[in-house]
Amino acid sequence: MSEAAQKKDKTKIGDLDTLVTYHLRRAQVAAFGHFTGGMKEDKITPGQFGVLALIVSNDGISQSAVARALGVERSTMVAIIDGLQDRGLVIREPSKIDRRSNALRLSDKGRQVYDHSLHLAHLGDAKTMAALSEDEAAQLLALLQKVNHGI
Amino acid sequence: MSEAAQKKDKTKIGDLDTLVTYHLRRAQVAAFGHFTGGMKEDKITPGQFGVLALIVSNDGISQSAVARALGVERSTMVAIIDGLQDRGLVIREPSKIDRRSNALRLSDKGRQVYDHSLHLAHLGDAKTMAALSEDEAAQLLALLQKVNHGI
DNA sequence: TATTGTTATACTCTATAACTATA
DNA sequence: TATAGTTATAGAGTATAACAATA
Repeated sequence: MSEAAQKKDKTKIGDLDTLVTYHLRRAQVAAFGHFTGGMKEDKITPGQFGVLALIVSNDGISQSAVARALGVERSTMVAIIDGLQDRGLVIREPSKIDRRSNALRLSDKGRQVYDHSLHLAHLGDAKTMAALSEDEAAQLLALLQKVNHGI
Repeated sequence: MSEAAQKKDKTKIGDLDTLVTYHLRRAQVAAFGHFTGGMKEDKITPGQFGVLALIVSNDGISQSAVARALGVERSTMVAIIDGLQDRGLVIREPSKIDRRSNALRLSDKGRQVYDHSLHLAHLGDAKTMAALSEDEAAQLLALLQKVNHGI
């Protein structure tokens, strides 16, 4: 999608306006744009942020568990962790209880980057919901949580 | 993402639960899954459905206008329209007012497929919002419309 | 037998750049 | 000069299939 979005077109979106799926997609693309656009020196992608957040809340988590929680294949996780490790944000330690798996944790730098990114992420959320009042923003979050907690 | 989503993990999502961006992404992936999974013989993707919907509501629209409305590059539209044309759903006619552009319209079959797909899309929406009451579903749609109308 | 991490490979979606024919 | 459609090409992001090590 990117920046080339629509301008003051007289184009009618018609039935799309009645579909939650369409609006979810639109809003999600905008939200990722705000997230990415708000990143300063650290340049964390939404996908990388998800990984960092899971490690923060589940110290020593395995790559497979992160993959399951994010709904991606564990083979896909390898390159993502590689990138975060190469940047010195994530550390792969051999698990003490299962010699097949890596115990993931954040370096001090990784923790700093995460905390900063979380702040920027909330700023991005605010941009995404700029058209909403505070109450409406809280309602939207609550409704989406309800939608997702069943998944 | 696909089907490999999370199970009854004890993994905590932590800060992610406070981010609308995360929940939008999660819900959108689920919604696309419901859309795609609900497709029977016609096998329309969410992206193709968007194109069909725009042509329905803007007869004779150009490829570039569709691309702008969906926020993709016009080079990207070529293959999408090619696919729909090869399946006999969309017709490229030379525009009568601008010899550079194609006027797009749906064949009768394209219209049938669209109408059916719209029905299936609404069923997919219902699955996505299965955890919500009717009132809540209406609220969610209204809030997302408000978010997107500013974009 | 099942799972973890890994590699090799391929597929989908999308963008950029350049071209032509128009406007 | 700018725009519409097209092509060639490349880059993300992701999946599948197979393998060795371990459970």
